[in-house]
Amino acid sequence: MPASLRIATWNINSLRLRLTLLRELAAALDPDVICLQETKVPDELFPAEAPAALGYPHAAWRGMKGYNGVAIFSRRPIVTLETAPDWCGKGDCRHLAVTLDAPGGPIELHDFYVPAGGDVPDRDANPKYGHKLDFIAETRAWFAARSGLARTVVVGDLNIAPLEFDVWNHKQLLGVVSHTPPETEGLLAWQRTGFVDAVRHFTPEPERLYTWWSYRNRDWRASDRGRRLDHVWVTDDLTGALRRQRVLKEARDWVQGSDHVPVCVELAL
DNA sequence: ATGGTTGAGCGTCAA
Repeated sequence: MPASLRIATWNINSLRLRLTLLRELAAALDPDVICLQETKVPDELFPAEAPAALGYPHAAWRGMKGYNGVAIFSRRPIVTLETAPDWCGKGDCRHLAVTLDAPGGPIELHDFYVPAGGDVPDRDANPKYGHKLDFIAETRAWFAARSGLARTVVVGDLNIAPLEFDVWNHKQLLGVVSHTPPETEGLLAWQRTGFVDAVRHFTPEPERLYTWWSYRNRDWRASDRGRRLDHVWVTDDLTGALRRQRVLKEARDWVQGSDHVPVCVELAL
């Protein structure tokens, strides 16, 4: 009798500011694991008692001052993995990997916050764009070199909407950072190192699916200029265990909410 | 052509 495991991911855009919204996330999705990005809190200021108070006694975090930062809250025991490289040698707190004590055996879980890449899609004019492309090339190569990759889950704000129906206007966004061909091709090449897009597994194109709507719109729902930047991937061996996905669109209306909404995938293990 | 908004933390920078 397989047991369910729900893994949620959310770009919280400041953990300290939106700590109370995690209660709403937990109530809405009842996840076993919550992976966060853009926590924007240095480790020494992390509210260490918060995960357990929410019902997640096992937690890990990697943060810095002002920007970036990732964290994992879990109901099940986790062990932080230190085997991954410091991507692009920047030490910028964009990745946290753990071994998760899951039904049927451990799962390797990776929480990523891929660089946003700035505004100009040209690596010479804009080093942030080059950093983004280099980052996903490194992650791709690292996973490609892992022989026997299995029971592994990659989640996070990957800051790329890879498919035509992951954006509100494909043609218009081909020149906009997050949907340019070098980014989408790079992300899909990373995915092809052994992963299935667990969300599109249930909701294939041409259905449109977004997880982020800019703050810079008067009415995000009316204009609906969204992009699918947040992802859950599982290795091929877990495809048969996939049960459902949820994109918690209502979270975009939470009081003082993030510009990203949580995404959750349920597995039967 | 550019604006529009938000967060960290106090300058603007990053998104």
